[in-house]
Amino acid sequence: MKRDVEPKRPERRKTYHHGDLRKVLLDAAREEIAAHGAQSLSMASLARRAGVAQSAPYRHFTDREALLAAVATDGFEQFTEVLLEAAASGGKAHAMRRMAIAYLAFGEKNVELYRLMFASGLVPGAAPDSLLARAAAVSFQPLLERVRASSPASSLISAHARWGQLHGLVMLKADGFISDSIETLIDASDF
Amino acid sequence: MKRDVEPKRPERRKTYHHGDLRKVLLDAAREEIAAHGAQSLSMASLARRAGVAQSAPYRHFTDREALLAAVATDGFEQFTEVLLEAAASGGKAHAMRRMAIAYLAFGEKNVELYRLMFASGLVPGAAPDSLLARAAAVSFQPLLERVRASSPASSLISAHARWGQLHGLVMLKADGFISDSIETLIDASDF
DNA sequence: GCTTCATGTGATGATCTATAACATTTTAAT
DNA sequence: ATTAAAATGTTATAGATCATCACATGAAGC
Repeated sequence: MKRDVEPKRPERRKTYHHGDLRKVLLDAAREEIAAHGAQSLSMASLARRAGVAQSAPYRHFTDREALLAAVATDGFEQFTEVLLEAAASGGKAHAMRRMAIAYLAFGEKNVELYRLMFASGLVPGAAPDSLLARAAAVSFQPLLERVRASSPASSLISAHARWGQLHGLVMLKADGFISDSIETLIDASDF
Repeated sequence: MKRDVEPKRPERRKTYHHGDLRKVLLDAAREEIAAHGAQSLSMASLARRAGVAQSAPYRHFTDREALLAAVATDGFEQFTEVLLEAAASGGKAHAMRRMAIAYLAFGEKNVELYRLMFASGLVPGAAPDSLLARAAAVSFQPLLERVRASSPASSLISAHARWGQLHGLVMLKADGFISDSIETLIDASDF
């Protein structure tokens, strides 16, 4: 509800067509989300920020939700990479711990993006074969692999439990309920 | 964004004053939130539903946010009760497990309310001595007590870790990422 | 070149939040 | 009781938002 200063509309374009509006919109959206959360993102302000008419963004995203989905999808891809890299960056013995740390770190660095990805209802509402749904599903694989490696029995449910731990810690921190450091939390959570 | 059928405005009041608008609004809000989530709640529709002018609710809640805070506060109170009762309803040996089950069950039964309480940013944004902030803080006590009873050392951080586990599971279920039963999850999470 | 498709523009309608000025009760003080 | 003040509702209104239409312009392909 707080209306921050709106950056002056960039000087009038010379060309009628913008050139790369879609990308510009996505970038602006990512910034705005990181800064103030997805809730405060409006199509109108994005349009102003890009210096186009309010209706222009709808040429690239059918919906406000579609735009958010695009950002979230991208987020899941980044997230997957981070997890994979953490798992691969050392001996197998501590792979899980490294992944856990990477998970929490990602959450901490990208609070609002993470919230959009996991707590906005976007994924459950998306079509099962949408880019978003797939990217989200893929994100879960690294964790599942790790759990499988150490306890093949009931690995799925164990992975869910692990996931729950990490997710809960990220969200509690994100929402200001706890403020312990990542290391502390990981140690107390027995990873 | 889907506009459900709006219930016909109740027949015109005989009295100028409504009688108990505040309570009616809160009840309607609770219903609407349970059914469609806090995001879709509008002051305007609440007013229509209660058969009063759009501006009337603002006599009882300064803000949309204030109304949500009231609902959330109430939620925390219910939640505290549920946890306390679970802890007290049997031997100390399994108190934690019972509490964990009660926690997840509450989350499952009150998905949207829980989301409002914990993942709406309401609490971290609230004044530290507000009703909401206090109710939220109190909610955490039962869990902390239990953890203290079993491991006095670093009990706070352990409690946070426990809390994270439960919170994560509730949210992952709420957001459709996992669908395991409560019992299964509890077992896999070693409570 | 000319046609067609993609992408921007302006205008518009339906909602919402929130506030202001005014109306009607209720309450509390004398 | 009388009356002034406090509560609580109403109407009207100012901004904003989302989303859609019809129309304009530019780019790409034939």
